[in-house]
Amino acid sequence: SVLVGLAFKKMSRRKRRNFSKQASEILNEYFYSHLSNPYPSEEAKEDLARKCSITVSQVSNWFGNKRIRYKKNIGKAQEEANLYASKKAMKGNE
Amino acid sequence: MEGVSARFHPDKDDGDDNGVPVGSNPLEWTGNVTVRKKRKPYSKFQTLELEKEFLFNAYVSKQKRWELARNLNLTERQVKIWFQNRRMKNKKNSQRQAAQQAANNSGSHAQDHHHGHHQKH
DNA sequence: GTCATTTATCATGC
DNA sequence: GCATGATAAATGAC
Repeated sequence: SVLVGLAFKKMSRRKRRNFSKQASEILNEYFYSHLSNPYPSEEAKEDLARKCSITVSQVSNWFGNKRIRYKKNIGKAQEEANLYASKKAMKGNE
Repeated sequence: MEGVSARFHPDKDDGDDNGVPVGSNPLEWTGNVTVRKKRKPYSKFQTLELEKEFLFNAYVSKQKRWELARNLNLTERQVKIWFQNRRMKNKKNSQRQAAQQAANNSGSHAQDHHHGHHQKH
């Protein structure tokens, strides 16, 4: 019944700012600790977004880019990143 | 030829579980390449004509779809998908605006930003 | 139909 | 000069 988004269209300027260092850290930790299934649920996305101070869309973008770019590198420095986060991912064990 | 069948479901295993018990598959999600057409950006003309039609109505009829496809050298499938993606884009933009306005109202307010971006067609 | 996603391309940061 | 975030085509699930 009501329409709103239909009178503007001049916003397409694609500006981009890098995420904070710790935000990338949080995202990478989640990614590598869920390497077997790096598909966070909507709830998990909201949680990550909150912790990283970004939007859920940005979280989705990050995981989308991360997945495709990880695939293209299997067998590279990615293994090293794997080790790095695998340890940190270890929940309070031992 | 898009009849190539393939499927994948990222398994909605949410929460925080991930142990993936028993001899699970390491990187199962990496191996699932559906043969798809290479993404090809549309020309300025094609995009403009599509957007023009989108202003009239976000949903295009079969007839219109056929006409657009013919005039723009696109398949009906491409036209259909273009409108779908465009609706999603519109929705996303609407949500973004709402979110920003909400942030301005209940947020710490003050200061109005000037974008001052001039545009020339 | 919507909608998460894959993939390539784009625009920017540094 | 690539790394990185956002967007544009294209697919598939539902």
